[in-house]
Amino acid sequence: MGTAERREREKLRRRTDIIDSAENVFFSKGFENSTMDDVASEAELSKGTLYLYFKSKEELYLEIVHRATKILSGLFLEAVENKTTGLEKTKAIGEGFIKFNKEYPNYHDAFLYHQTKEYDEKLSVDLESSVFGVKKQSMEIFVDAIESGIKDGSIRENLDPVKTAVLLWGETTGVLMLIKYKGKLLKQNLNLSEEELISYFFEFTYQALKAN
Amino acid sequence: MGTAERREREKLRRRTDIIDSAENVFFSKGFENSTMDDVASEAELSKGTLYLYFKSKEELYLEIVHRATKILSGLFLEAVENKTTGLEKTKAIGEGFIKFNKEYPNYHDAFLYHQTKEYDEKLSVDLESSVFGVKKQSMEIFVDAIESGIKDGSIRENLDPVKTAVLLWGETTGVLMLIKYKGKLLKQNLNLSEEELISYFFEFTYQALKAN
DNA sequence: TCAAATAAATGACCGTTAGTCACAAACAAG
DNA sequence: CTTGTTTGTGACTAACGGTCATTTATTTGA
Repeated sequence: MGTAERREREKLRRRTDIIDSAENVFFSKGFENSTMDDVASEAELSKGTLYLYFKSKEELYLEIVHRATKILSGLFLEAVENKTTGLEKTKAIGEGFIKFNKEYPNYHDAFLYHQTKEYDEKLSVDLESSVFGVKKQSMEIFVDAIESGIKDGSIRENLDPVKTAVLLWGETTGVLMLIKYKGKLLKQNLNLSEEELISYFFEFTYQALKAN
Repeated sequence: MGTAERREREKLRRRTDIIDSAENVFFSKGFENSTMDDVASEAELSKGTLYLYFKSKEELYLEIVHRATKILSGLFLEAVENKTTGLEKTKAIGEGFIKFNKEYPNYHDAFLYHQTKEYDEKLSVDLESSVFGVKKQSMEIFVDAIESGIKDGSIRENLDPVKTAVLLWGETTGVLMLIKYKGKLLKQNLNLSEEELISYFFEFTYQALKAN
């Protein structure tokens, strides 16, 4: 009798449906401007039901961050494929970041948002650590790329792979945040476009990484 | 008859008092966890009065961001004093950022918070542009330092002063945010301390800037 | 087939809080 | 002292995240 299994599947399906609905609502109105009633009506459920599946609005958002993080991790994996030198891999990871920004702007926003959140013990520990796990995976891809670059001589040998990966992670996030939140001001006041700044960032960092 | 002038002074004084009270409350409980009633009671005024002086809670916070930005700008000015080469000036500005973080952590938090906010047309245009003006000043100090470094030969000549300043601004903010929000995780999982990452950042950037 | 048991869903309700507004107090001017 | 103006008040409103007693749907087993 597969009743229990079917119910389990349906429960999971409903969970996914709710996350999908939340995504639609949050992405179109923004997290702060969205209400749980909005999400409920999008999901064609009552508000109370949402709380049967998720602890809070924050946690629902964290599910979206989870998806975002998985996408980014996938882009990293894809990026390092078929690259020969470690330096090229590292650069490709940076480009993966940019691709994430361009092709999944909403997920990227969610990702940036989460980047500016302290660990919240009120949220599901499972979910938080799952998100963290995916991030760690991405970081490992990054570290491996740098490590291989040092070994194959394409990256300066006096760099520390872990520190460098963390540093580039922080720098990249910072630059993308600057563009997201202050991009208009940069354009208006300094006549500096997103693309210019990004390519300048790449060039600058490339020079700092490469051997010789 | 100096009545009008006196009233003007008193009004300004009250404004300042309210910002001071808001600062105390926000810094001790955090912006999100503070209520306007908290601020009112700290200022020994009714809530309604707060709204005579400020449009919203956000705007009150922006006043604190304004203070923060002025402090940072002052630190930048102080930093470049008595430095000979442009490269040294640039490094000193970076150290000014760190000093800001260490000696004015609350203001630094306010500053970072504002960094992740889009321009909000609901807030006072005057205040927003005033904050922006101070930021622009800081940026100019930064640009000047790099420019002078290129001229005196301490910084690579093929760098663009404006782009470099913007880039370093974004990178530094990103790294400091990473430390603020994910510092514990870095320590726990990678055994990487704040200080290590910061000094690594400095070294990495120094190498990327310096001539030769 | 049906009644009891269990699970899922509901929406009225609660507490909190940013922001408002009709009224009151304080003060200045004539 | 009266009138007009500025400043201050706090009860009130609207909005929203979250809860819970109750209802509805589904499963079970006799």
